[in-house]
Amino acid sequence: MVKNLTKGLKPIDEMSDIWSALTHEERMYLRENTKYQEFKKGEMIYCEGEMPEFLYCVISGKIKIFKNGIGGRQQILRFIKEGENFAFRAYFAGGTYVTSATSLESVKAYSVPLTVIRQILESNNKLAMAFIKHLSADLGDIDSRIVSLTQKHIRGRLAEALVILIDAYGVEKETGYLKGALSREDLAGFANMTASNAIRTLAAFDSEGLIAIEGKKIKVLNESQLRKVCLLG
Amino acid sequence: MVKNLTKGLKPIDEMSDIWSALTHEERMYLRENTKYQEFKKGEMIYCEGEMPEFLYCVISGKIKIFKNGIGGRQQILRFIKEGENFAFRAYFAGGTYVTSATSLESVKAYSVPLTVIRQILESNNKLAMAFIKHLSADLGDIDSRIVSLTQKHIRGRLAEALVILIDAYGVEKETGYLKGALSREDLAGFANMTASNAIRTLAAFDSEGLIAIEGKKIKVLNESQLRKVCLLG
DNA sequence: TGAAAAAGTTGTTGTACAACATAGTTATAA
DNA sequence: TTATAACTATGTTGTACAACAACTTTTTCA
Repeated sequence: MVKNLTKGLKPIDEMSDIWSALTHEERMYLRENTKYQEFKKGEMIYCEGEMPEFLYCVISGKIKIFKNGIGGRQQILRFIKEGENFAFRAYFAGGTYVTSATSLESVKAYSVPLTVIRQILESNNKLAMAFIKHLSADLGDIDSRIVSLTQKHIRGRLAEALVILIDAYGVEKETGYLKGALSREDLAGFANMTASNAIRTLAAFDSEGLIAIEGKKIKVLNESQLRKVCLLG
Repeated sequence: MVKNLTKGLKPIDEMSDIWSALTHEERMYLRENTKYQEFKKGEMIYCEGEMPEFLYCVISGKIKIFKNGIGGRQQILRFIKEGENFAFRAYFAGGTYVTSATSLESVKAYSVPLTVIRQILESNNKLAMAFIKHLSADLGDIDSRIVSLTQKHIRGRLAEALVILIDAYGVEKETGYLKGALSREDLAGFANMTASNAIRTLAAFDSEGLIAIEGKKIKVLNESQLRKVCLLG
């Protein structure tokens, strides 16, 4: 669904610090080429194997980046949240997408043709440096995650997943509820385990007083202990 | 060991296509700030937790980039070969190294202060675009590997490791020997398994006629079947 | 509002692989 | 040349986790 009614929304160049390097002309050029889009919950934004065409900037809502593995088992690689840009990596690598992206909830986003991004990037060195920084950070993150996903035991993996979600989305101040509420399936897909084991291990964390499970909502009770479990399993 | 005798060696800017974007002045500036270095087999080049200072360019020899995991188990993330640059990611991400690098054999390399690389990068947009491309490709590779390492069975993981080594280093034309000869330990560290299981599974591949084991050397007999095992396990 | 689908929960069973042990074999160096 | 260490090889045992099943609760939407 592509709309042009973007009244009341911040323009794309104010969504993220990464655009702060842009000149006035570049900002206008970026805005002119930006389209507003909405995605329903669970809608596919891009798909493994497709040619990349657009960079997306999330206005609201959460997105999962994942790969479909063996026997339909999904591995979630990272989450994208408000203000973040995504879907551009494959374009710069010169290939098709190796991952897919779907919305975890109703999403509002801007899309910009990657040819436009490339043009601006080629004329604005500071933006290029910012992209280098962003890609470098992502690469370091994923290098670290590989060891966790392959070597940590199930408790350590789930605790790490929860800690990452706490750091990324935070907890509601009053209630202590984790803001990024995922399905057990998605939590399992992120922590490399089956949904059954995610449920079982969450129940264990609950009985140990690390968290409190209230339906889909998770209340963080003992974050420091959770971080210990993350390290020690 | 830092030397200045670089006679008979290509200058750094001719080692890799990435520097083709450089002007004559930039090339000279790069060369002036480049030091020649040698590493013995098994020597540490950089270490997890250190502040990044230098970009390295490999003149000859192979290097492994790895993380020390649980119980001393190493996960090898990628290999660096002749002509490739490495050790710069952490600098651009603005943090310390999250990985370590050691030489797998005797290595000759150039080192350049990362401040110098940054200067050139900030003045040469084409180089910045080339770095973006390089980082984007690495990120795509590692995203794909995550699913293999977490979901494939042991045969599939080992076959994939061998296929990656074939693609990266090739096989000797005459003999069919795999050029990148790793220890069983390193092969296991790359394919996420114990050395015992790497040995066992190599022996199985041997008895199935996919490869021939001759001491440390591996002869590739049936590459297409090896690629099938890589997909199907 | 009520039926169907999706998500969550819990228990059981089977197996892939780590951990460990032991021994043979090949490099390294004194 | 021999001693010591590092690497390679193979068998045994234990266990962490996937796979599956059956059942309950919540959500969706007609």
